[in-house]
Amino acid sequence: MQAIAARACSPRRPRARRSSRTCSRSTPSAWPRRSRTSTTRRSASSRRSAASSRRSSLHRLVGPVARYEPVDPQQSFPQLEEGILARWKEKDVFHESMRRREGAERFVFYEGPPTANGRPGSHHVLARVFKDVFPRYKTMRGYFCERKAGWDCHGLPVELEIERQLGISSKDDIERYGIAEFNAKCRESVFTYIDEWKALTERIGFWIDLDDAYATLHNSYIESVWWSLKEVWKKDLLYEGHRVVPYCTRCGTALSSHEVASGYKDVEDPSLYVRFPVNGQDGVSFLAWTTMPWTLLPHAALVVDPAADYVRAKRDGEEQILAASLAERVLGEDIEITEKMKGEALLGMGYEPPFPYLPDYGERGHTVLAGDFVSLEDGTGVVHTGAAFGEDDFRVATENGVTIHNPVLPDGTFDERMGPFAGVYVRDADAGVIEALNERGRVFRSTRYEHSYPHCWRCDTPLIYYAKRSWYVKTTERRAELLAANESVDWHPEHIKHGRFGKWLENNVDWALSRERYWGTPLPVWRCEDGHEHTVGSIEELRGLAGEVPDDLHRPYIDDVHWDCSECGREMTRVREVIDAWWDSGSMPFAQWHYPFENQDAFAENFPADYICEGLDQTRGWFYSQLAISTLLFGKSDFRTVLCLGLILDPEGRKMSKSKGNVVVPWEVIDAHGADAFRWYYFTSKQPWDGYRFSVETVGESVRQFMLTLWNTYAFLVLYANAGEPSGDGEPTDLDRWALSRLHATTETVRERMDDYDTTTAGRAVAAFVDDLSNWYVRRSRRRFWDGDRAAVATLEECLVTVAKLIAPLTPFIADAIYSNLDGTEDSVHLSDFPEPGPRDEELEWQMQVARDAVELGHAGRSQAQFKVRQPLREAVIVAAGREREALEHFSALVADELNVKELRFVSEAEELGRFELKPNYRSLGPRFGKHMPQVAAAVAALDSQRAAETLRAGGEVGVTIDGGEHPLAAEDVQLVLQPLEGYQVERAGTHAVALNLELDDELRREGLARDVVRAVQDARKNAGLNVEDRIDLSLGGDEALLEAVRAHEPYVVREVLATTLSFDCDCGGVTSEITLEDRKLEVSVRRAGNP
RNA sequence: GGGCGAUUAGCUCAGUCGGUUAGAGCGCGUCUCUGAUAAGGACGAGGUCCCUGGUUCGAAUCCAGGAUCGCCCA
Repeated sequence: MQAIAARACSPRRPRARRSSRTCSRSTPSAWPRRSRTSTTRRSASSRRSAASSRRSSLHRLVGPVARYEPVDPQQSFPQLEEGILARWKEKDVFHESMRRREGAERFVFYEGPPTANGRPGSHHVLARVFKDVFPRYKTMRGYFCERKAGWDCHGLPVELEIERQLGISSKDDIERYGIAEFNAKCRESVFTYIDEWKALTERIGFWIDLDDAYATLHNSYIESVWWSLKEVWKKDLLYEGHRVVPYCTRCGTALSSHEVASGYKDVEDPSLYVRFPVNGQDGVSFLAWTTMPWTLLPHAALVVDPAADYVRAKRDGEEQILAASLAERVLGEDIEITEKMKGEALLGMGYEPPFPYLPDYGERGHTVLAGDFVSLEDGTGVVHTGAAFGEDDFRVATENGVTIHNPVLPDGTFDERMGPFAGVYVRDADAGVIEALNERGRVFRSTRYEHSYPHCWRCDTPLIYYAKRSWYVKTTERRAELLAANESVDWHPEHIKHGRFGKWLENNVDWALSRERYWGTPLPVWRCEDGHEHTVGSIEELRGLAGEVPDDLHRPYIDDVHWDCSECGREMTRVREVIDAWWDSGSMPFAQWHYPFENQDAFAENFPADYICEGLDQTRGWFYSQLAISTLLFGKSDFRTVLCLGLILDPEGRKMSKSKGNVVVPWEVIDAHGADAFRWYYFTSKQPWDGYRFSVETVGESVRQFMLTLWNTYAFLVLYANAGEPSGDGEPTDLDRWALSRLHATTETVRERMDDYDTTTAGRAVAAFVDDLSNWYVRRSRRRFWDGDRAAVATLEECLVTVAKLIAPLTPFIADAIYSNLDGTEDSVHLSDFPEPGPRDEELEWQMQVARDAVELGHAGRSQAQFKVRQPLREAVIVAAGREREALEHFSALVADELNVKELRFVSEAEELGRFELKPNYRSLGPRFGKHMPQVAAAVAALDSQRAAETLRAGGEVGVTIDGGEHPLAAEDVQLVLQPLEGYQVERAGTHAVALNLELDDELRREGLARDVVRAVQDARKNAGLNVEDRIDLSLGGDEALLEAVRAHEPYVVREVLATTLSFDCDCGGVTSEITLEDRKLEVSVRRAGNP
C-alpha cells in the first residue's frame, strides 16, 4: 500500500453540504443575524446568536471563521419569506424606508380602493404587487412616497349580498325590514374579509399603510364628497333630468353606463313583424319590427328615415309599406312594387294603433314621425316606438310634441291603464301581446331572434330602458376639458389613451349620479314642496340650517333632517337618492384627507398622483370617475401615469370564475412557491396588460428559472467565502471585469425600464444577467473559489449585492435575504439606494461573446463527433480573423479549458477548413440599389470570393458592374460566409469556425480514462454516503488499461478524490462496487480514511 | 352593429428602423457535464409567423379586406 500525503487535498474544500442543510433547515435563518452596528463584515465577537453557536462545531472542522450566515441550497422560499416578514415588522422597515426620505421630492401614489366584502383573489394580487413595485423603486431612487390604503364601502353589490343573506329580494322587503337595520348589516358586511385582505396584503409584501386607511363610509369621507357635489352644483353642473335610463326592475334603480357595460349577454327574444293599417286605405299597412312586443301596449308612434327609399309592396292581395332595401328580405321575392317614395312622403300619415288602452298621445301621436336613428340593416325601416322606452324614441317623441306616457311601474309591471295587462311584468306580457295581435290579424310574422342584450350586472335581470327622473352631472359640458386632461396622462399601454379611454370620453354622456337605493353616500340635496332646492356642502352648513345633524350621515337618519325653506317657509326634505359609488371612489384624492375641511397641506402635496394602477376594466370605472371629478373640480387630471392590468385567465384562456371552479386562490400559490415567485411571475412573464394564463404550476416555472439560479449562485458564494482564508492579490481578471461590465449594463437597463414602468423588460434583463453569472462566470471560476481567490469572491459578492438591490422592488424577500447576509450596511435592502450604473467595457463584453460562441461551436463539434468532453483532445483549429481572432486569443485559455483541448490553433484563412462565400449585405446595399438588388446579389455571387475577401480585409474595395455602371463595394457591403469542405468536423457560424482534431494518442486516451476513473470514484464516494470533505482510502482493481491510466495520472486522481491512500489490490475493506467504463471493468473500493 | 387589442413551435412568450437562415424558456427524444445547483451544455424533432390581397428589390414587421378570440360600447 502506498501512502500519499494528505496535504495534496485542497485545504479549502467547502464544508459538508449536508451539515449546512441540517442546521438551516430545521430553523430557517431567513434573516441573517448580524451586528446592527457593524458596517462591513461581521466580526466573530459580534455574533451572538443560536446560529453562531450551532456553527461552532463546523468551524472547528473547517478552521477559519465564517464571514456569512450559512445558506441552505434547498431553502424553502415560503419559509424564508415568513422570517423576512417578521424581521420587517420587528424593525418597522416599511416606515423606516419612508422616514429616510422625509423632505425629499414626493412620488405620489393613489390606492384605488378595493371592497373587502369578498375574498381577495389572484387578480387582486396582480393589482397589489404592481401597486407596490413602483413606490418601492421610487423610494430607493430617493423619493418620498406615502402609501395610504383605502376601502370602497358603498354600493349595490354590498346591498345585494345582504339581501341574499336575509333571503329578501326587493326594495319593499328592505323597507319592511327597516333601512336602519339593513344599512347596519351593510356596514358590518363591508369588512367581512378585512382580516384576510390585510393578511394577504402583508404576505405578498405590499407595503401600504393599512392602519391609516380611508374608508368611503366614514362621515369625514362623506362630508368631502358632499363638498365636491356642492362645488359641482355651484357650477350649475348638477341637475335632475327626465331621461331614458337603463333600469333594473328587480333592484329598482337605474344603472350607470359603466354598470350596463358589464352585463351584456346573448339571449333569444321574440322577433315580431306587426301590421299598422293605414287610415282610410283598406288592405294597406305599415310593417314594423320589434324584439320587445310588450312595448306595443304603450305604442306611441312610427318612425321612418325621411331620406331613405320606401315602397308599397303587394303580395297575396295586401300591401305593405316598408324600406325598399328590406322589402325582399322581409316579404320574399314574390312581390309587386306598386309605388316608390321617400320616407319624407310618409310623414304625418295616420294609422290604427295596435292596442286601445292609451289612446291619447297628443296631436302627433299614432302618426309617422321622422327619426335619424332608423336602421336599414335589419327590421323593416319602419320603427315602432313606445316613446318612453328608448333614448332615441324619447328624443324624437319629445321633439315632435308627442305626449310621453309611462305605464310601467318601478317594479316592472304595467299599471292599471293597461287593461288586462295591468299588474303583469313587462317581459311576461310578450306572449299575451302576440296572441292578442294575432287574434286581430295584426301579426305578419312571429319568430325568435338572438342578440346581445344588457342585463343587470349583479342580479342578472334583463334591463329595460325606461324614462324616469334621475340626477345627473353635466359632464358633457366639460368634454373638451376632459379630453385635454386625458392628453396629460401617460398611459400604459399607450393605446388606451386615444383608443378605449379617449373614445369613451369623446362619446361622453352626462353622468347618471343617483341611485334609488339605501347603502350609499346620501345625495345632499334638500327640496321643499314648492320645488326650491338646496345642496348641502358640509356638516357645518347642515347644522346651521337644520340645527341637528345625526351621528351617522347615512340613511335613514339623514332623511329625518328638515328645515324651513328660506324662500317659501315650507319644509325642506332630502331627496331620497344615494349616489353612484363610483363618485365615492373617484373622490379619493381629496376625500381621503377630508379635504377641504382639514389637511389642506397633505392634499396639496399629494395632488396629482404620479402613479396609479388598476385593472383594465377600470377604464370606465375608477379611471374615468377620478379624471371626471378632478377635471370638474380642479381643471386637470389627478394622475400622471396609469398602468392598466389585464385579466387573469385559467390555462385554457377562460376567465376565472367561481361557477367554473377554475379560480386559483392566492394562498395556494404562496404556500407552494412563495410571494416572490408570485410577484416575479406577474412582473416578468409578459406585458401585464395582455392578461395572464395562470396556474400554480406556471408560477413554479418562474421560481425554477430565476430564483433557484440566483439562490444557488448565492449559496455557492457563501459556501466558499466561508470556507477558508482569502488568497490572491485581489486583482480582477478579465472574467471578473466582464461580469462587472455585464452588471453595469444590466443596471442601466433596469433603471431605464423601471423609469418607464416596465417591469417585464427590467426583470428579464436581471434574469439574463443572473444566468450569465451562474452558468458562465461561476462555472468558469470554480477553481478560483475553491482557492479562496479574493478577486473572484469580491466580484461575485458585488454582483449579487447589486442584483439584490436591483430586484428589491420586484422580489423584496429574496433580495433582502441576500443583501442582508452579503452586505448588511443597512438593516434592509429596502433602506438602501438603487444602484448607479458603473463603467462598461463593451469591447470586453463583445470579446467574451465571441469566445462563448466559439465554445458553443466546439461543443457542437464534439457532440457531432460523439467525443465526450471528458476526453481531452490535442487541438482545436479556429478560423477567425481581425477583431474576432483578437477576442479569441484573448480568451484562448478559457476556450481551451472549456473545450478540454490541449491547445488552440488559429488560422486566418479558410483553405484548411473550407472556403469563403460572399453574400450581399442587404441592409446596407438595399437602400442604395433598390430594385437592382437581384442584379447586385448575382454580381456579388460571381466575384472570386477568396480574392475579394483578401482585398476587402485589407481595407480595399471591389467593384461590381450593374446596368453598365461600375459600383464599389466596401467590406461592410458584403458578408463572408464560411462554407465548410466535405469530410471535416467543422462547426461554423458566419465568419468563424471551430474544427476539432480528433486524433487520439495513448497519452490523451490515458488522460481521458483517468478522468473516467475519477468520475467513477466520485460516484462511489457519494454512494458510500461520504461527506465531501472526507478523506478516503481508495483501492482499485479490474481492467489493466484503466489501472495503467490511473498510475500515469496518480497525483491528479488522488487530489481529485481526496484519497489518503491508494492501492491496486482492491481490498481495503471498504464498500466495493463494480463499474463498467466503455466495456472495461473497474472495481472501486472506498473507505473513510482513519477508520480501519 | 361600432371601437380597442390579440393571433409567431405542443405550451408560455421574444422578435429593434422592413433586410433574405424567425428565436428563447418549458415540455419531448438522444447524448453529455457535474462534489454549488431542484441545475448546466450539445444535438434533434416541432413553424402556412391566422387567412387573402396589396405596397416594396425584399414583409412576421407597412397598408386594405376577412377569420377567430378577448375586452369595451350600442
